[in-house]
Amino acid sequence: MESSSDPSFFERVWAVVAQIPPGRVATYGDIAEHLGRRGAARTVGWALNEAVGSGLPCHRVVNRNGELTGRRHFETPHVMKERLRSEGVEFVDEHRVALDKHRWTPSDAA
DNA sequence: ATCTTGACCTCTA
DNA sequence: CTAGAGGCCAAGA
Repeated sequence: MESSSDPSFFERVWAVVAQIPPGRVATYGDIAEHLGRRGAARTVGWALNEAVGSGLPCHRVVNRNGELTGRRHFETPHVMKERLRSEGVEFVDEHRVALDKHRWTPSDAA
């Protein structure tokens, strides 16, 4: 097993995303910054790309604008919106969530 | 080590 | 709003 394995950046991202509670949204920058990599926001997104199909709530991860940048990677944008709405997330635009109301950060996790 | 790619962020025009 | 450019970082070939 793993006594002191080296969790790649990807696994750290997945771990954080997996901790995002329903009705909350996290941003790439916040996750990257929490991992100690401030400019690694793109790498975070890349990790999510691999996370598709891994059971990770990638739809809860949005950019600084609260916009679902990866809507083209999930499925249909429509499904995305409904899914987030189903969790209690409000939208301020067609593809924009109310970050001010549902902003979640790794530090918010227990 | 080098080059490319990637679901970003920010600025400027 | 769109378009172009720069910066930051990590993984893969």
